[in-house]
Amino acid sequence: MNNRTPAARGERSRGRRLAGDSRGDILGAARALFASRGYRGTTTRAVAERAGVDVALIHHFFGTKMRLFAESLELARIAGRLSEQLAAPSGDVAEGVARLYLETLFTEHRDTFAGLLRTVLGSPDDVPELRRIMGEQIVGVASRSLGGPDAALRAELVAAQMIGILVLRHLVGVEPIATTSNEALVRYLVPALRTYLEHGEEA
Amino acid sequence: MNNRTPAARGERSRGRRLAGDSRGDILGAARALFASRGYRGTTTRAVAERAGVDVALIHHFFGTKMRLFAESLELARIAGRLSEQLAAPSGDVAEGVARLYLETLFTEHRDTFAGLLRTVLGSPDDVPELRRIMGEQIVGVASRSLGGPDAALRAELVAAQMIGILVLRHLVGVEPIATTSNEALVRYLVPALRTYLEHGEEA
DNA sequence: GCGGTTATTCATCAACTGATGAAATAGTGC
DNA sequence: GCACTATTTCATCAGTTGATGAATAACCGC
Repeated sequence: MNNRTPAARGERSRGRRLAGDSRGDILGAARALFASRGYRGTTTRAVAERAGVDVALIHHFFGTKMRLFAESLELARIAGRLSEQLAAPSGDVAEGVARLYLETLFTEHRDTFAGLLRTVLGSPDDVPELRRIMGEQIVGVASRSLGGPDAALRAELVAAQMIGILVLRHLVGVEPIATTSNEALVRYLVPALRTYLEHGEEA
Repeated sequence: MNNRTPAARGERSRGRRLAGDSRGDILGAARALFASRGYRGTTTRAVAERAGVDVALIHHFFGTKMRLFAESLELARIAGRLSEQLAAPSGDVAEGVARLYLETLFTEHRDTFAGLLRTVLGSPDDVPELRRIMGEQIVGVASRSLGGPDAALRAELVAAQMIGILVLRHLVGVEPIATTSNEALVRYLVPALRTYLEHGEEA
């Protein structure tokens, strides 16, 4: 009764398994956990368990926890999406920026941003270069579509407004902003963002 | 040559020391480390070393790391200061709120807020009640001085703007906002905050 | 159907972490 | 100057964490 292979007997055993995307499963589990617990709060064992895989497999594919984190961010994909959105000429700049953050960055790529923020804020010493990434990727988004005096500062005020919303709405979960629709938020945001974005055109 | 006391010989030894405020030193070290590394990123050993004290002394005074964290926040002192500031009738509400955050919360109590934010974002499971504290203390500050429709939401948009500034300016350290003066920030902030604060009085 | 490559698990390590109990020392009341 | 108490260090523990090396199993070219 022991002549069949371990896999055929349904046991959990060593060796190659059939047709599973373990590497992808690990990346997905890592993304979710880094997003909800940050870098330090996420253990490789938790990632492995969520992915239904042994811990050692993580190191087999990614080497270190840090490289797993870096790969789970997919910043390249995000950067591409952003420049794409910014290239298209929009009617109202303030509304365009607000929707860019709310409807793209904070939904489709929410895990990436949450993980990045939680990690940068939670363990600054481990990842010194993440500050630079954050400055360029997140803040740079608004900066590029802006002119006039103090352009960088005004862009950062816009980014600060949106990052604060990300924190309160998605990371901390404070009511009522956590359950307010994007439409309602845009309505309130546009006049405020406009004071930053149009400041340079007065004089 | 061994007849004097260990302390008299300048050695590091057990037993009570003269006239030092070890408890206060521990609290100060904890506040600084929690602010710069968050709850999880701060080890009791690091606190002890910074305070020039053995690890066991921390547990002698505070029991657990969590209670040390809670005590290091001094939220009571902050809450008192806030209601005090809010009670005084100010001319321009928007400017008053901006200055309240920039000149009081983000300077005098920066370590407390940084530690709170870093901890809430970095290790959400460890401190479930901190979300509530944050909602009440930080966001509530602006909320109380507000009326009209969507008062809570508008207050949170103000808080979001200021929290985003705290993150970019003090926690991540992005330029140029990190080295911009409070005066310059207030100049840009007032018109934007006004759109939130005065929204309720139109209709 | 054989040999090499890749995927997967198991067993284990060394470092670190929060925490505890006991011992030693100095100040305090009397 | 003696008992008492508060402060301080030392030695140590048990649990967790990231990481490694060897063993095993399935797939691929041929």
